[in-house]
Amino acid sequence: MRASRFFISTLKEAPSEAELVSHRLMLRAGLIRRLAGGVYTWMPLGLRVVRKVEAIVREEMNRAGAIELSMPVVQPAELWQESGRWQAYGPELLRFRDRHERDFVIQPTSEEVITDIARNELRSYRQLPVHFYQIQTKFRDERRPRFGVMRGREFVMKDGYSFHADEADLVREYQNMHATYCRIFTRLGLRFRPVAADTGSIGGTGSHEFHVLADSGEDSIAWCATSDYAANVELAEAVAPALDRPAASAGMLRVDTPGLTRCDDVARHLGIGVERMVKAIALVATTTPGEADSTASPTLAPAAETPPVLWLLLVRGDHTLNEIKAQKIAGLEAFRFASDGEIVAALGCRPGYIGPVGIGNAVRVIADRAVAAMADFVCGANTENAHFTGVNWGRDLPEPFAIADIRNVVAGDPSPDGKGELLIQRGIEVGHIFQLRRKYAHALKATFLDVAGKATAFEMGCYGIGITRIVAAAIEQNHDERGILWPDPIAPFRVAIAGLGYRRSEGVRTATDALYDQLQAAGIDVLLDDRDERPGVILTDLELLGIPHRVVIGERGLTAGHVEYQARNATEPQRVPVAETATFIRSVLSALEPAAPSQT
RNA sequence: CGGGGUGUAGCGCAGCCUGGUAGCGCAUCUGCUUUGGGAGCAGAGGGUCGGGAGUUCGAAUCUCUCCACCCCGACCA
Repeated sequence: MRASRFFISTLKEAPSEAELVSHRLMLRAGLIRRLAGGVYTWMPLGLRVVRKVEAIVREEMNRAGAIELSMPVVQPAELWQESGRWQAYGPELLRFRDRHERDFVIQPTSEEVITDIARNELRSYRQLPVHFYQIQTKFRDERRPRFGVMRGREFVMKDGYSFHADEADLVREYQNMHATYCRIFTRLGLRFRPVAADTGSIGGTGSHEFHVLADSGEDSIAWCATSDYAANVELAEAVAPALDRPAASAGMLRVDTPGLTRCDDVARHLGIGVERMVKAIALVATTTPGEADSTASPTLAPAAETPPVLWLLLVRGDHTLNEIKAQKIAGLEAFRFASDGEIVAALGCRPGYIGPVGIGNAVRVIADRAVAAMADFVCGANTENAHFTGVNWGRDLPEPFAIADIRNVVAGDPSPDGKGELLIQRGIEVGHIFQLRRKYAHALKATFLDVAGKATAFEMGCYGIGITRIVAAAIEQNHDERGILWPDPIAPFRVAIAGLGYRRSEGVRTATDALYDQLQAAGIDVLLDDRDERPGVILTDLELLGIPHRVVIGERGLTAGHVEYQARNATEPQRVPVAETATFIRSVLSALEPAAPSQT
């Protein structure tokens, strides 16, 4: 491609709306342009990257035995009503009406449509297993789109759905996909980690996420260096302390803590470690039993027990509440943080000094496992500017209503598999695989005839890869102060030739054109920068664009018989004799080719 | 959706507090010079100051309102 016939539009300064480095670089390099919140145009250069990511994903999915199809972006509401997601999905699902007043959605995923295909097309166990996938535009009306295409509302996803006669075969395909995803992200040139994950709103059982490792990632992952344990922090279990609760050794004492509302401050004031503190988080349940299930009969007698007005969740001063885990406590499936007014009403004290001592039955106390094993701890006294020290379970307050794992793991916690300690790392979720089981098959009555001729619901798996997010994640992981450093496999062009003075010097033009033709003939994806720009502009642009390999051809070098080659990630250029340039480039590139994946 | 912030030329910003001619840098166009690291000089074009309403002789500036966007929290590829 000649730059003069392509479209390169770089910016010296990034628009002020962009915060994240990948977002800024994508705007500066002219990969994307914003049209509306979370909605972006893929400019020619950016689209080339998207297409390369797609091609690798497609190749590996096909190799793994999946079959590509394409489902509509616009889908009728009826299917979504049938699955229950029309009600369950919430405002993230973009809905609209056509001219006939019929309801439609823009697909955020396609379980309904694929299950509809399956129930119409797959009649016999002899047709199973089958795995369909598509690479398609999705729309999710995110509460807060941000970071450019990293969390856009419109994005491109590879979504695959597999159908099986039984669970064992589903698990086989799940493992096949786990291996396939590892191959894909390896081929993309990304540093990544697969982790066990929460199944979230999609439901089902087994689930893994694939994270690109980057400090700017929105997720935290916990992993163990001495075993293969890795999980999203949302899910990672904080194991119960090894030691039993020690005996009380101090009496409970009220101490003045004027103005000290944070655990750190109180601990410092008392001269103790923050791990001796207990902090209380006040929650209010927003659904009462029965209310969550709209089909429940309104004539049922009210629950025997009146629900608590307030829940007090206790975690150690150096720990944080895990809200996903809290949601798993019976009665707290839907909660919100209590307002200051509700806290004062229930405890007679503003937040900052609240604690579990001396509270009524209307407040339900849930202790984290670590808190339940503490003795002589410090907590709020439910009186402003005061805390209790030397607090002990059973003596100073009743045992908690329940003990549960409700905190986030921290670095240094024991690994749940008992084989070492946990480390914490940030990641960007770029892939997710689920064992859906029969959720959609049941909802949509999708069955096949098994060996015995009996109608049986499909076992399903689903598998997603965020194509457009990968582009941003790759930049997040590979950039420097000058711009992007694309991994070779997804660079918009692999090689750039900078003909310095291309428009003025016939010698440069001849040498540059010759090399360009040779590389093109060798099937190399090459960009010839023949723009009528000064050398500085061309060189800085090419660095911003992140083309992995660059050949600079100038009159000065030609006179001496050489050109310069420099890898984008190298600090120094190297001289190459003019006549050997094409051969040299070919050998550099072939040395970087990964070994062809085995045809298994 | 709650909290905070920003909207002035394609991009980055000043002007607003204290009302009175809409400015700067980059980019763009023309000419000349320059040409291995974002050139110099000379000239030119480009604005409903986010929209609307109000106060005022007069509003980018003050008031109200709506909108858009960004950042922080609950969701997800």
